[in-house]
Amino acid sequence: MPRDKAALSTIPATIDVETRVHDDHHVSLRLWLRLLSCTNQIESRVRQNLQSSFNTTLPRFDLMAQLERAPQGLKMSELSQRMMVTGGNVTGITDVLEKEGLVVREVDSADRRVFRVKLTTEGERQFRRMAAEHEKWVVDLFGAIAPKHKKQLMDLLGELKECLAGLNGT
Amino acid sequence: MPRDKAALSTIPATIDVETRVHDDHHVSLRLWLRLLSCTNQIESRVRQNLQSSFNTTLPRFDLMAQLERAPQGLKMSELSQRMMVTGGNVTGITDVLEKEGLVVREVDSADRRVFRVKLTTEGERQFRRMAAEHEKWVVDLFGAIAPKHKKQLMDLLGELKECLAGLNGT
DNA sequence: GCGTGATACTTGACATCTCAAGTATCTGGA
DNA sequence: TCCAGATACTTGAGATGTCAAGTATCACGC
Repeated sequence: MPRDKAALSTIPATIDVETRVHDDHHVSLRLWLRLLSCTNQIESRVRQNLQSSFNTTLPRFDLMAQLERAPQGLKMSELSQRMMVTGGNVTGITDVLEKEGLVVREVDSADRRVFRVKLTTEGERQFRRMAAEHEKWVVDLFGAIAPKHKKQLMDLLGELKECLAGLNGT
Repeated sequence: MPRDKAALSTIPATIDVETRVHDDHHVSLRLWLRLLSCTNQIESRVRQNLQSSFNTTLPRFDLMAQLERAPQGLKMSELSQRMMVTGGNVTGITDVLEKEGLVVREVDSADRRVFRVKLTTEGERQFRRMAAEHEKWVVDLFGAIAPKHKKQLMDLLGELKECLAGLNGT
């Protein structure tokens, strides 16, 4: 993969989404845009690394990661929930991975509507190789943050997550 | 827009991406996945609201938001930077908005390679209507977070953003 | 048994998005 | 002047993503 050429169409991250905000805007809006900005930057880097190092994509990696944690396999609907994408999307990604021999759909004898998706041996092998690199990238990206600050971030984001979940039933 | 039917294909957010992590995984990895989880949830809600309330999409709203802050107009490349997407993408979204009469491409007399994209009067009118609602949604989503915690989050995310920017030149 | 509704998954239309190649224009020297 | 490299934008292929409708199966009450 030609990294030099790719860099030409890559997004320069000098000025970003957050510049849209004026100081007089609401704190929540500023916070949201900053959150989005951070996530986008990290996600973009991880995606580029997956592409250049393993010629794969984030959603494919994500699906395999979910399966790696579930040796008994996962239903399509469970994958959909965990990946936070719609079912139709999971169908497409699973199709590709199945065609590449990295996952299999096994029919559930108890309920013939259900597929249990599992990693193949080859899929497992490939995922482990990728996961090790992936963790390194992420550790590097957060490397300059003090451990104490990481914990604070974890806690605050945990609180946010709780709030968001709480708004679900309403 | 039939909200009831739409809900059927909507993502149930009970178990999410973060469940992939075991306790023995690296703190940075857990932090990253939690960050991603929060952002995805908020983004998903905002997108759904934009769709059901204004029949528009997040990227369209984002492009207009950038323009609203720049009355003199923005070059395609500037839009690309600020929206953190590639140039080809901006071309497509601008095409649609131009066709709908919400933005215009004006040729730059000083450099004929450049387009200055501006909001039309109608575009400005529509955006203001959407922006007011949008801010309400975001304020509601963060409503249950204490102001003090919001400030802490802002600061910590600011630190993270600095770190990420610092890794750019390397 | 037999419908009726719920559930699991797939499909197709459409909108983003990236990447890399293509076109047009500008800029700075030989 | 003229051309080689940079810059601005567009294009086209391919991957993701949503939504809503379609198909198959299950579950439950009659």
